[in-house]
Amino acid sequence: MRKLLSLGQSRQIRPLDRAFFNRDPRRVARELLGKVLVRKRDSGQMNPARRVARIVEVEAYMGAEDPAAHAAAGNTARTAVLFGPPGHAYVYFIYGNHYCLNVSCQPEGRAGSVLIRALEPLSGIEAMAGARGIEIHGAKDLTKLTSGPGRLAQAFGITRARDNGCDLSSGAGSLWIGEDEYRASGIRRTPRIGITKATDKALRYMLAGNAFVSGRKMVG
DNA sequence: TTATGGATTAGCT
DNA sequence: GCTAATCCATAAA
Repeated sequence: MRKLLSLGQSRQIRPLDRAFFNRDPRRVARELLGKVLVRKRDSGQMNPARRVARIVEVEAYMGAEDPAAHAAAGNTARTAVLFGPPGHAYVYFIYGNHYCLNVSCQPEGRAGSVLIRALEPLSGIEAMAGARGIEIHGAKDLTKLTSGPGRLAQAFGITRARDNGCDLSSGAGSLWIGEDEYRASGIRRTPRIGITKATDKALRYMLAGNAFVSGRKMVG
């Protein structure tokens, strides 16, 4: 049986600064692989432990020139965060059931974002399972926690009401993105998943061979 | 005011 | 592999 926690434990985590996100979404997407998403200890939860998981799959979405991007509809109440300052959470509700998490990129006034599609849990696994409403009976069940954009949002308690528009840089908020000693390798690109427009563009980025990548994986 | 469709998931065949 | 579930934001009227 292959080891699932291939990306190791996370030690000290330092927040990414706003400048990290103030770039082309394709660059931000690639560099987000291997970084970690952190949900601070939440005393309101049944299991309040801090949740940490490594980013293993993302997709880049551009501005008006990308017909698959929500930003292509223009700056509306829904998409305002995409046009705001970089490093902020764009959370949307989809298919009547699921929330998805993006990070805004580019300077204020220019749209662009990165969709977080899959994570590898590092700590707070019981809290994630509790938020998902499932039980973990073995290593094989771990992928049910954070493999897929809707699943990871639920595992981290991410909702539009709670997190849309919040700052993910600086580490000041409840939800933030940071880095530790890990350095990503084996990055692959494929077309994006689940969209009907601009399906030819290879804007999905993943860590090759990682068991937590959603949908079709790529072998290392 | 109403109609439409979607950056998904779980469960079943 | 196939499909129902489910509801918000948008656009049309």
